[in-house]
Amino acid sequence: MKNKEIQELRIKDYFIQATKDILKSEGIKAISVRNISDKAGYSYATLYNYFKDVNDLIFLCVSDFQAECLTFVKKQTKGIPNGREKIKALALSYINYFLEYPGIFELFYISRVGDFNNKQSIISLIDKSLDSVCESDWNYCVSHNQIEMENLEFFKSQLKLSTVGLLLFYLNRLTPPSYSEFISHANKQTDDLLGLIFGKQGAVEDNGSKNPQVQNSFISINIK
Amino acid sequence: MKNKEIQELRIKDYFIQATKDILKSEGIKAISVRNISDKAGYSYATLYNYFKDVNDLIFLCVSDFQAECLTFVKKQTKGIPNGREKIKALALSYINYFLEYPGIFELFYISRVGDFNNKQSIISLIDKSLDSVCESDWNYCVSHNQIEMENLEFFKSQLKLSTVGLLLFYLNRLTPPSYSEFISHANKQTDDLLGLIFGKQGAVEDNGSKNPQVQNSFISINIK
DNA sequence: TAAAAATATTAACAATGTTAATTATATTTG
DNA sequence: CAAATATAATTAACATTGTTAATATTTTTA
Repeated sequence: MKNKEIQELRIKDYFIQATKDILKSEGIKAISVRNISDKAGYSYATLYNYFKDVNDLIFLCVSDFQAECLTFVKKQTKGIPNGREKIKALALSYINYFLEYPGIFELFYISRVGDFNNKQSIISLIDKSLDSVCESDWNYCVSHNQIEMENLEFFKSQLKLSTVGLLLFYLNRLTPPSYSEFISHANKQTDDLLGLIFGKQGAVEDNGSKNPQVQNSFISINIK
Repeated sequence: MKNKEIQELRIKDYFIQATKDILKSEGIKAISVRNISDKAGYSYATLYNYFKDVNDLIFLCVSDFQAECLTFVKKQTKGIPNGREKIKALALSYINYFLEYPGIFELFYISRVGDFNNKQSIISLIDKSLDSVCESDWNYCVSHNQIEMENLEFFKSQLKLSTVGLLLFYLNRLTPPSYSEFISHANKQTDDLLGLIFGKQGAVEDNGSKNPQVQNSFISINIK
């Protein structure tokens, strides 16, 4: 009975891959049972032999995307020294990831996908998404006495709300109305927040070229 | 030709009222052309004689709700002295409004409703929604030298991102997973943020009863 | 190879937004 | 007031959606 399981997992994966492809390229609006099944090479009803419904399937993509996001961000911020600058770079790079794949932002934060009854682990993954990206650097800052341990949870939460909020307003409401305005706003907002958090100690001047790597990374990405 | 216009406006309003009713009671998921038209007392196709499409109609509700929200918040925070405490109360009451009407939060911040081509004024209204609620108190704080003018835009933006972010995670992802946890988190997060913004000057102790009016207002509202 | 089990597909349903064709109503004109 | 016209409202129809039930096909087992 081992072959059965392997084959079943393989077929499930065809559907998952198809779903991921559509989410990354066209977003949730393009997701449909027939569309997914077409790409997977099966008839539409076959999907129901492997998944409870389409929401089930969609949620299975989250952990893959989170892993991909982590890789993306680590690569883009490689070489930046630990601490405040690194955290800023990580947050901005995190934003970059979702600018490149707005459909994944929808999946993580926007889409109301069925009921969340037995999806608690996925919900939790999403909630900790940015934290897990920044974790080691927050710890670095605490152990180097740059921030106080007792404030850590508040700081993490605030950075999360700010980062996701920025994306929400831009991707969902086109505020600010242009890409360049958004980039500049996200930069300033994140920098100012970290300035507040780190109490100006170790602050860098606001001359717009303080973080060339991340600045560049922003420029190198174009969204439609 | 004046009667024509009056009558047309009246009928349009039947549809708008029906749409508002559904949004407030059942949320966007319950919105449909046939549902709206039923409630308005017309056949489904009649809607298209008065509105380009259903998105057009939905967007027309935004300004009404914003006005209602403002009234709600002002009433709930009446008597709280100007300044930091008032701003906290306003933000928490703003949260209260959307806890009571999750469908309106969806409309304001979540729903991707058609293209935003000629909807710029509504987008802008949404963007300034919380600012307009807090405007006079921010000004009060600046004129009383509690915060610096040059930081004002950053502070406003941060409070907006934090407040909307809190609602997004709770209403959309059930994080934190219970109402009471959310209330306590929203309270602490908002208070801590304002602590950071106001640089601890005029801070109140974190004993959980510092703001009885707003605390009460939270308790008095129950969401399903 | 034939019967049984597992898997995949087509047919069908109800609900959706939207348009075209048709009917009912109101308004203008003789 | 009656006939012609313009306006408004409704029904019919279509394409698309998620999902289930009824079939058809393939694979496994005896």
